[in-house]
Amino acid sequence: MIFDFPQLLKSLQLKVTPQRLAILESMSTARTYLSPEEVQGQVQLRAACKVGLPTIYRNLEELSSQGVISKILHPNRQLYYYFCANRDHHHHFVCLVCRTVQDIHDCGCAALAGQIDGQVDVHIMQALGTCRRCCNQNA
Amino acid sequence: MIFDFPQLLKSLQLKVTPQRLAILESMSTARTYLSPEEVQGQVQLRAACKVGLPTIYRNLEELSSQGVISKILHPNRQLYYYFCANRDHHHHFVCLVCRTVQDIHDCGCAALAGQIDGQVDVHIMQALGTCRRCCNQNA
DNA sequence: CTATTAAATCGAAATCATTTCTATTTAGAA
DNA sequence: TTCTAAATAGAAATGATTTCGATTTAATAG
Repeated sequence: MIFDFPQLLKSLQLKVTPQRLAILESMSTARTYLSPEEVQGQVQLRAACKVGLPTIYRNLEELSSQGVISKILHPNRQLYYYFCANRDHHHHFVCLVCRTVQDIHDCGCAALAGQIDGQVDVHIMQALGTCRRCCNQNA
Repeated sequence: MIFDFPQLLKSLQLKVTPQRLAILESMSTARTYLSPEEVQGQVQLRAACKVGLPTIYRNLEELSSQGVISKILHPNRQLYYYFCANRDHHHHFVCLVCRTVQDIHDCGCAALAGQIDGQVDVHIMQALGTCRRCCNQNA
């Protein structure tokens, strides 16, 4: 899949800067979720320009709040980010060994509304564990 | 409901200290989720002894990992804790306005296993929003 | 193509929740 | 009562994340 990142940024009313493009490209080719520092590392590799950590943080947060990338809540409390081409509502299963991500399509959230006396604005749902490949390698 | 906290602590192989009892009592009477600092505040009120923040953190984490209290992942990234008498597997809806908590009994996690190519060790699920009372007050 | 300006970036410094460290105290077993 | 491992206190450190002010730059208009 090819993404037109300049176009994407414009549609989000964000300026098309080399830093942003490098971040998006790094995210979109990563096969695992990445910490902001790791994103910086990837960006350095592919961009001539240097990108400071605050810029990385700012953009990851911006892109995440716009729904372009997703946040992973790791048990170690650090934030990780993952670029997911799937634009529908869904959640993730993350392998804590190899960091790969699988989509969860049916999160059962439809059942939520009926159980709650109030209005649900967000729901966080995430499964953590070990993917089959990593399970087998340990055995 | 009355809890025998000394007994509970013994069953967890933890020493029965005044600090722990004060933390458990504060948590069990709170009607909302509390930050560690707030727990400290509550504890000061009811305990003669002073309790340092590191002690609060250590015990909240210990009790949480033993399943006695639950952790709330707030969007502001701070950790909050909540004492929940319900010992069964369940999740929480938290009102971001008044901080009250409602149990979610059916999280739909049964559907998870089938969708994932691997082994799910933990699943985090949490609904955030506004409870009915707070919805009405805004209107 | 140049001028303009709001947005974005940089690097250094600050923030602040959380954790670590060390000395001291204490609960609970012998 | 004595002993010992566990727990606590308080101070200090940690480290991910944010803020700040100065500088640069993308994008628009002339």
